Amino acid sequence: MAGVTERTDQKDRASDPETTVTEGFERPLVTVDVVILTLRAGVLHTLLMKRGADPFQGTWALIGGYIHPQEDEDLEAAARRILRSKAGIDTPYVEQLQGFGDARRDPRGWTVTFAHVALIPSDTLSPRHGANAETVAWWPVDARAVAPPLAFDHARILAAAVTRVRNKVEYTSLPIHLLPPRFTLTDLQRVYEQILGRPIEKSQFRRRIAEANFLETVPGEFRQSSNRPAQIYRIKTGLSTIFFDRTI
Amino acid sequence: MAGVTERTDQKDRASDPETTVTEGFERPLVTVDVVILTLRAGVLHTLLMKRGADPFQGTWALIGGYIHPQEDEDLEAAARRILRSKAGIDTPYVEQLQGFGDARRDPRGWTVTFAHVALIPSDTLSPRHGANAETVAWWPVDARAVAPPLAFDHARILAAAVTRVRNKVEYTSLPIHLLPPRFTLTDLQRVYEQILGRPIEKSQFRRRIAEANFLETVPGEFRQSSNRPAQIYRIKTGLSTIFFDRTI
DNA sequence: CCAATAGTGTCTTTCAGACATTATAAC
DNA sequence: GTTATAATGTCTGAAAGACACTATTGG
Repeated sequence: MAGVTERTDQKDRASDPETTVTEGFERPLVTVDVVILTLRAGVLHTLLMKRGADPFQGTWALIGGYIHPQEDEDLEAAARRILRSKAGIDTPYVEQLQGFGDARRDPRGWTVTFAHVALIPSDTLSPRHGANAETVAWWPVDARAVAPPLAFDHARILAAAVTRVRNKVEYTSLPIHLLPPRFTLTDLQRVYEQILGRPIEKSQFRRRIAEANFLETVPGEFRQSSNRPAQIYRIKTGLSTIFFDRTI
Repeated sequence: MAGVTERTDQKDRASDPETTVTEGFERPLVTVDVVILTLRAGVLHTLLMKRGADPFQGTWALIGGYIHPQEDEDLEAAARRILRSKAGIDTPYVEQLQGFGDARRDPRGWTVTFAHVALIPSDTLSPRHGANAETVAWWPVDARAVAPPLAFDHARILAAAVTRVRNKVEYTSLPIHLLPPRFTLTDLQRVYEQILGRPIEKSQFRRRIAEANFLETVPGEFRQSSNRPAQIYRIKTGLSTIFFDRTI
């Protein structure tokens, strides 16, 4: 609740005196974390940052930070600012994943985080970052696990993010955010197949995409190679992620 | 992120000095809100509480409260404790809805809340509550809107909760949490129809429920009336909400 | 018998899945 | 011509939707 009544507040404190002082935390510490996902060479990767101080110094962790009340419009804006300042990533697709909060995830006490998922196009260059270039790196995400051990409960958050994306790809147009603005239908099918981990029959895939009606051809534009050129498509203006009637 | 590095923390504050002090909030205030939903006489209802102090004194609001770090295991436990202490509701189905946080939802400044949804059986009596009985009441939720104006951004949170439940009912067994432990298939079908707002064909409905395989008969138990008795069902032990392959 | 609701069976249409065929480029 | 991929067409079996029919109680 945004602002409990003063009366209720006092009642809470009166009936639960042990909560007035909690080793360093009268109220939980709030952070915003972002699981950044992209496809690199057909494999899902996530961007991690090596921690420079305790706890978990030297351990890889998700990109995250604090809310800046004067600067951030809302939670999503905070996530976008953190992405920009700590990973040099601008204007990706961002959605809120889930809140995580308990007494054990941070050794220093009760903390809460608003976990987000960001998807960036697969052809995006390695993100620019300021002084700490060698502390940020892409890591492959194979079969819901990531190579290095992660700080805090970040392995759990990452797993939740990958599960969310895998599930959502089954019945939405989410993968368009992993592609550049212009792409072929075969490009799009590859992305679906790579994330779902199974082949999709071509004519069926195209039927679904046509029914969903969220793409349009770029007239006269084709991708050239040593075979029949492929029509270039783009997302219809004004449309975001589309939910299908059925699974893909 | 659960605990940013000390170094990064200092860097944040150094590079953004205006965030060190914010009218009363160095860090955002954290609360937990719960949208309690049930069916009463076939209509979705939500439990609201009248605020006793400013801001929004006298305005209806969702049930909510603060996290008690010494008492609460995690966010869901905090939501359950708040349900118990403020609405007298025990052991309902609770799931996290979404985080809400921005500078405008509370006139006093930047706040964040972890909104939850709780479903309670339709035959549950009016919840017991301590001294403030007349400040808690059930309100019908018709067509995604609730009768009274709500405090803060609670109308938005309530709308998100109802949308979530309506969507999820399409492809899950969520409505079982709105029924007592033992019920007939017709009871269950009525709940689906009431939440979805459309009739479902009986034999199709029963096919889906049978395929989903999450119910079992209570042998020998039937509901008696002046027609053919109806078999009583219960949820198979160990099963929670089931996801269907297709929509209901 | 009738009324009312529980529960099952059948038919038709629709659509997913599999596969075949045609199209268009480079060489 | 061959090779490679794009794009579309066709067939079949399974399942969804509509509807009819049977079952079992009370009165």
